[in-house]
Amino acid sequence: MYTIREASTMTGFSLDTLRYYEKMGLIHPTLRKSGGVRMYSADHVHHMMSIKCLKQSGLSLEDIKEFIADGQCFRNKEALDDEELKLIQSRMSILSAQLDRLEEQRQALDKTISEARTKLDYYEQLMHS
Amino acid sequence: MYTIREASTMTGFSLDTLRYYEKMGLIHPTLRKSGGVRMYSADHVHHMMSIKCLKQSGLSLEDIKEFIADGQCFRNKEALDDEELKLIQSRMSILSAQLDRLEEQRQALDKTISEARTKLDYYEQLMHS
DNA sequence: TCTTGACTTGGAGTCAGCTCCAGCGTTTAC
DNA sequence: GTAAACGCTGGAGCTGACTCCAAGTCAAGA
Repeated sequence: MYTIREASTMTGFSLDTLRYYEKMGLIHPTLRKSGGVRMYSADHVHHMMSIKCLKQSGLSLEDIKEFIADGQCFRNKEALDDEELKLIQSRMSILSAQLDRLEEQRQALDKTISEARTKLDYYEQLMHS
Repeated sequence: MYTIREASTMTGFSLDTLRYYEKMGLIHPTLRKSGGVRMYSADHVHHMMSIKCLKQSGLSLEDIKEFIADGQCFRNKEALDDEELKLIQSRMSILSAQLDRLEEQRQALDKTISEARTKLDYYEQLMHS
């Protein structure tokens, strides 16, 4: 188990940011020591790392919340009832919309990276001429 | 030549955003009609499209400003004086720092995309079982 | 027991990036 | 000649994502 400070140094998020993410519903520290002190498990830290990755790929906190909102559900089921079917369909449409946006973003990013390389090459050549 | 409204519909930026980008130093409409009305050339619109792409790849306006701050310089020069050398070196270090960040971001993005696909596949399977 | 240090909360402040608005100036159509 | 449509400016307001702060709780050490 880790304190918020340890989690902070492990993940690179500030103390305030971790508490903020909790308030926003991205992280749920289950245990509290006396005095209400938060304790995080290794799983929590792992989860934070995922959030870090999602953030770095440019998703908003709202998007991240949607993205990670399905850890538990529907495992080992034989049949699905109407409720579950609707839930899955809604999750799928959210996810595929996100996927579309991410792929567009990837195209833009690739273009930007190759442009940056071109510029750098140009300067490189200029220096050694 | 295009009015700001035409440029807006062509690029998808709002009127206010285009004016804001001008104030921030990202766009420089050279001509003004009487009454101070902005006129944009095809080149301007093209430039806006570049900005759009840079934005979509996740750069901040400040980053974009740095990224595009070299359209003109140092073409067809045989020798470079000290001033120019320093300028080029500073541009190179900015660009390569940006490139590093962009490549990190690309890795994160790839990971996120493949995770999204995995999730979608999982739901897909669930539906057809 | 008292102090020190790490943690808590709620709320205010900050910054980027817009977005909206009031009040004004042109141009165009009737 | 006047009303509608479009544009201008300066400044206020808004959202997202933090960041900072004051006042309080708790545990451990001198």
